[in-house]
Amino acid sequence: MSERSDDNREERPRLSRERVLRAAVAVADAGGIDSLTIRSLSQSLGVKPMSVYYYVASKDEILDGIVDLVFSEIELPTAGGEWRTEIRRRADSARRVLRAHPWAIGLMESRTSPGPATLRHHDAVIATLRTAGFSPELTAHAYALLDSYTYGFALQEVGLPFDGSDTVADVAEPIMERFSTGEYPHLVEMATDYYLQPGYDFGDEFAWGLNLILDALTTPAASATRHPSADRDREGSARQE
Amino acid sequence: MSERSDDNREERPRLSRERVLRAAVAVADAGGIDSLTIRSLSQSLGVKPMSVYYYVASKDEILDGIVDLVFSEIELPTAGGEWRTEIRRRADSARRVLRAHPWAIGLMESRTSPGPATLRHHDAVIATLRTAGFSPELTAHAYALLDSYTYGFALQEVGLPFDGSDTVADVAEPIMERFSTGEYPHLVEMATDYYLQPGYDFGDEFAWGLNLILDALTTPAASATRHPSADRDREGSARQE
DNA sequence: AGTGCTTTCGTACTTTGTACTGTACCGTCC
DNA sequence: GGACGGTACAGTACAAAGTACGAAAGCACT
Repeated sequence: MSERSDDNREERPRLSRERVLRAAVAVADAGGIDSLTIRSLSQSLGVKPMSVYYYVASKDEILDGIVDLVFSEIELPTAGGEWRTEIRRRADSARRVLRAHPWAIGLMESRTSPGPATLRHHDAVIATLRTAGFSPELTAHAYALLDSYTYGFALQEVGLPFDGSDTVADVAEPIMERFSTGEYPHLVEMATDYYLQPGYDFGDEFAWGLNLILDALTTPAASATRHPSADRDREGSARQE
Repeated sequence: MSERSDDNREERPRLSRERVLRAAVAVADAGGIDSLTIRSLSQSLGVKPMSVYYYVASKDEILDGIVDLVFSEIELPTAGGEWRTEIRRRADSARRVLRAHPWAIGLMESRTSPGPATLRHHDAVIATLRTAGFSPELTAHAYALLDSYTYGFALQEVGLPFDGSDTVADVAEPIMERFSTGEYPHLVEMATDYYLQPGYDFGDEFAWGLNLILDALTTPAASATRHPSADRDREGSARQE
């Protein structure tokens, strides 16, 4: 896009809303969401601060925009495919994406107006479940459950002090030492006996829980519009695998 | 500089770290986390801005502190009781607390150093599960699952545009109209046929999903250290029982 | 009275978001 | 062809934010 036409002077638009938002994501990825200021953003774009305001109305709009941009990175499930596979694929993708952009989760809380990618995403998941034969009611239940789990897991993951480079041990060890076995005995026991064992990866828990949820959703008890109140332990009937 | 001040000024400590943090929670509850500034906080305490810095080192420390304060509001499960009841109680409590302090979820992402209340909380939950006979492995699985679900649900709940005062319909209706049935057919269908029906309360989904998880955890398949059936599996994971 | 500790306040510096204004270039219409 | 408006940036400026620095005011000892 260099030798377009015209003369020596180049006045092609350097910016665009798209480019502004992508740059904002890059800045946030690199230095955290706090490092994303209008000035740092504009500098990464090679323009002066106020120039970005030609493409976005406010910083809040940038924040809304990058949340939606992150959502657009999540793989959509394909309606019609084997629903467990599709749902698992999108859940895995969501987790991966949210790990790549940890700041996005914190933003989700404050941004209440969903963007187009977010809506498209919801639509695709609903379509997958409905096409697989879920009733509207069960779809609502399942969607709330799956999304809660996925986002919640991501939330916990980014809340962990380490960032994937090392195992839990490297960071947890010094913390654990401080209250050796006095104050939080069970926590310390679990940590030393399990979390801090070599090879443990918290991320692996994701698949375990997701499988449990998917299996439970295929159970007759789930389809049978369970009621939250009265059923405690009348179970054992719910197995088929 | 100025001549003098009041003579009968009593100089007993008006503040304390505790009071500062509680006031910070109150300010955040009232006007959102953005409204919590050193100046607004100090004003609500009746002192000048810099005075609060005698009790906290920085605003970040305040944020860490109020997150832990919120955690301390969550009911602890009692180890030894019927574990489903205890876990349900603490999950319900967590959801209630996080709804009362919606800003806390957004903070959890950025605050990586857990406070004493947070640790005590973890300890109590682990104790409950272990006492109920869960193996360390299953405890880890179950805890990750339950926490992910609980926080994730809360995250979704506070992300909703309405704040509990009204039904979903009031806020979703105008949004839905904009793309009547064109772009997001399944989403619109679900919304009109289900979410927007009178009497629907998203919060009710919480109990449904929680029951499904609790039931699934009592299933033999869960206890039997399930493996991601059709997934890439890690080698060397501890297996016992 | 002097010394030191605790608690609060005043001042000032820096970084932030952004309102207002300016400017260079383009195309369009009379 | 000249006035006009639109486009895409830049410059200046200000208010609000966090907070470093240190003074001041009271108390508790000597």
